Amino acid sequence: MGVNVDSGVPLEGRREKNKVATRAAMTAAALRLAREHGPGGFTVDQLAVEAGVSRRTFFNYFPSIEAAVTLPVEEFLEESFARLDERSADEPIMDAVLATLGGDISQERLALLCEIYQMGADDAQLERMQLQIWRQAQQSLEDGLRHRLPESAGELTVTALAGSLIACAQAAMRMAATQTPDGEAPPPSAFRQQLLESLDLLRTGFNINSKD
Amino acid sequence: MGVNVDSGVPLEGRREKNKVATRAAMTAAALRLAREHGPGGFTVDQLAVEAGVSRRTFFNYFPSIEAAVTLPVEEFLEESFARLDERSADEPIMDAVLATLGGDISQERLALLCEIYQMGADDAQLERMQLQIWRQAQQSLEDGLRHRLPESAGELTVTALAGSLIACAQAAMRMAATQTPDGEAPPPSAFRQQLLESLDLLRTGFNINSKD
DNA sequence: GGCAATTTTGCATGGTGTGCAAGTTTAGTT
DNA sequence: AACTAAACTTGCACACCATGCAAAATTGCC
Repeated sequence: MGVNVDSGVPLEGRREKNKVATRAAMTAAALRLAREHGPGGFTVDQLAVEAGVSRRTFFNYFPSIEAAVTLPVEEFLEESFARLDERSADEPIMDAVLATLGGDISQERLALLCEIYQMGADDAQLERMQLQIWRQAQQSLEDGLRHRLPESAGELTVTALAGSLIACAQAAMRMAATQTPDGEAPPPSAFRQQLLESLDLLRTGFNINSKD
Repeated sequence: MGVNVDSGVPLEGRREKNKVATRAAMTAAALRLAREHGPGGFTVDQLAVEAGVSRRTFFNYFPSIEAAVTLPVEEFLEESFARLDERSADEPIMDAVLATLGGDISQERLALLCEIYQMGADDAQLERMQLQIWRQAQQSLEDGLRHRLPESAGELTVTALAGSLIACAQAAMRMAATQTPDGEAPPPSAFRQQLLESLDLLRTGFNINSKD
């Protein structure tokens, strides 16, 4: 009856695959149009034509153009933090974050994430969308942290730490993105390096004590 | 000819005051409706009627309902970080942030900020709007940090530190908000205390070394 | 091949956000 | 007080967004 777009459960094999493909096609079309006309420089009708579906079908999959454009970001963060749950709770948090967010990522994929990140500068809606996605990631991280921190850690600690970790990840992503004016792809190792650096800063309280 | 809504410069006295009052009336109306029908539970037309202006005039002041609702948040953060610029660059950053964000704030105003923060849970657009406002605050903080950090500090340090500081402030705000289920107003001293705590956590690298 | 569930699509509808031009108010001038 | 120029408000038009609904097309399965 309804369009079971977000079942989350990959139980069904055939139809599920089609939907994933359709969704990917829409995102691809959205990115193509965003590159050509700028984010916010095209309408849903154009996007629907480009993706080869009806306008109505697009809205069955996404509530807005921005949601289509940012799908890769959402997927990346969700995958990353899903991997974090699979890790030992004994492992230091920062190591775990470094391993999951900074883990295997193709140069192609990183370049895409940077490109989308950069587009946020040209379109407020797109920027807000991405902020919300990172916020969801923080939420997921907070849930994970509650199992990893000692009992003595209160809700404030969980929230502040999760927020700071996300801030470091965003900082690393931003660095990677700004080092990518256009076309040029930053090596994943560079992103990983920035992430490591920012986490080290966080670990040491940003060297507040060392007066230079 | 054009409607000079956001001149930023308070040079003019008479007209400027009227505009501020009009804007405040719209925000008040928006908050009233949000309280009664929930955020996202009313239209711009209703808001315009409630504020006693035409629909078109509303859009002269705000680009969306969410922007009207979140005006107090925007003002609070802008005021706070403006005060930060007036402080000595020698002062430790965290002290400065604590003094400006945690500085004089009436219980009434804090309660309002908490209320708006809470509304974000019921409305995605409103949540995104607030995230963007905090993002602007981070931007402003980054600009301030460049003058305060030693030369050796790179862009990554600036971004990661600013993001972490903002994350701590958000954590404190969230704690204050969740301790305010409804109606009950949290004392500003509690918010200040949470802010102090979270900044201490940040300063010490979240006690990563103490295994408890 | 046929059937049931799922998905796509068109249509209608109510809401958003902005350009434009005409009207109204306001501050300052004589 | 009357005048004027600038600033503000308003109505209207218009393109676009987002969703409910029901018919039509597709798909998976026996």
